[in-house]
Amino acid sequence: MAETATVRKPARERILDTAAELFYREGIRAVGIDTIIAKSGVAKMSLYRNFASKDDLVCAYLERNIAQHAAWWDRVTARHSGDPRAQMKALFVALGHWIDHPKFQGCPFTTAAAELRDPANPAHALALAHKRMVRDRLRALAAAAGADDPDRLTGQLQLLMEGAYAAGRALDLGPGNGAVASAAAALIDGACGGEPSADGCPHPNPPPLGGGGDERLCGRVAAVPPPPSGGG
Amino acid sequence: MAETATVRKPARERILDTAAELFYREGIRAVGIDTIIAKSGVAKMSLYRNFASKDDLVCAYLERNIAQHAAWWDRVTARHSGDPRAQMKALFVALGHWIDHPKFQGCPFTTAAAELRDPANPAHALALAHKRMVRDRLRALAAAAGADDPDRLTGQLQLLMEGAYAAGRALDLGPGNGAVASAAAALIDGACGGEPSADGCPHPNPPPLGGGGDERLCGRVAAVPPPPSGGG
DNA sequence: CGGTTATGATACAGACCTGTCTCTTCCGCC
DNA sequence: GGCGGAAGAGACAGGTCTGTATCATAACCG
Repeated sequence: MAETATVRKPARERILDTAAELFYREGIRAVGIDTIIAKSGVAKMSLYRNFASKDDLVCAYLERNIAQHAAWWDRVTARHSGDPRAQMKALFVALGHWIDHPKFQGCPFTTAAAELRDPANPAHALALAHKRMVRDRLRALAAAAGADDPDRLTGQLQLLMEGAYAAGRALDLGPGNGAVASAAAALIDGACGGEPSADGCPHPNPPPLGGGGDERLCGRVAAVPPPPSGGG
Repeated sequence: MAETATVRKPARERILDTAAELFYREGIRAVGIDTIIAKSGVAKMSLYRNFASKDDLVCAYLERNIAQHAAWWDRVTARHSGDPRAQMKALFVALGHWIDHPKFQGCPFTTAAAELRDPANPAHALALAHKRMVRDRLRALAAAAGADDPDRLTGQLQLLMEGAYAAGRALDLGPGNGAVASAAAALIDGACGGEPSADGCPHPNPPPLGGGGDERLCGRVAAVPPPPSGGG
């Protein structure tokens, strides 16, 4: 009755795919184990044989998203290597596109930390660690771009980034992406002095994306940063 | 056996005070009815005689916060009446102070919308309506300040505002408030042209604040925007 | 073909949470 | 002093959730 058309993925992968999509779309606390096993067509014991607990599954979900986010970051910055200022701008242009994506539901890490509020929760710790990593990478770019006060620019940009995540989900700021990219550009150019550099969206050769996502955006790369649903 | 020292507040108030503090500090879904009645020293039936359901209590909590937020906004802008540019800046200076407050736990509305994700939930609708109201008030200021593109500045500033809420809780951006106020000032001055106006923290006469909060900040007003815990 | 391993199906225990019911107690007020 | 309404205390029902146990079944491999 199921779809065993091609090759059936191992249970662990199916579980993680389903959990990722549901956790992201509907929230971690709102999605129960029973829903995950029903949607992934897996027995409950298969889940508990692969993951020690729901917390463990949540951590696996976040860890996979961390890897995907890092890959996205590298992909976006790779096309401006040697130009940290353009790299920063490109990140925010891509971020602006991502928050306009119909499936966008906020930052999975921010959401996870908000839902699993206990600081002792390993998922909470994971989310915070990821935010710190992003911050460090941003600061490295800010310093390399010659900002007057790299720490301040870093703080401002991360504020903007978190705001984009939060606002993109809850609010409906009309020209959303415009606001993100333009605000970032203004702050970056203001802090780095000199005339504005490239705007970060110069449409170079479009690298292909693994899974099948709707690729609109700049026409180049699927700007889905940490594609939090299993899709791809 | 309890503390009937002065005058015992009516049950409804005690419930709402306790619920507000717990909901804000620990999260709405994480705090059960039993915890609220235990901490407020109230019988369960007293709660359900005053509030139809937990959802109803959550709505009351949010509605009270909306009123407190509006009062805070008026208080901050009142001291720069006639100067919308300074009013905007003052709001972000105060916001920067608020997110540095030790009890700060993020925006109660953003948190509520994230925890109660069902769009049909009345609390979710309340939170979104509040965000729209804030946006309208911001846009009015942006237009009055003569911004090139008021809509764009509004979007940028609300992004920054949401970012401050999100980042202030999850991240620990070192000079947090500095980042908020300085980013806002940069965007506002950039959009409104001309030389920067007052920086929004000119220490006029400090209006008294109702409840007893720790008043540090600029030395003037308790910048606690929507004091979400019952305290204020 | 036989056996090992991974997986499916399902029932169940224990915890927690919301909301209701009943009974008692206390306080104000006439 | 007595009465009535509001509030405290606690049991209880019904639901949901996580995690465990049991048994049947399908794939895989020598």
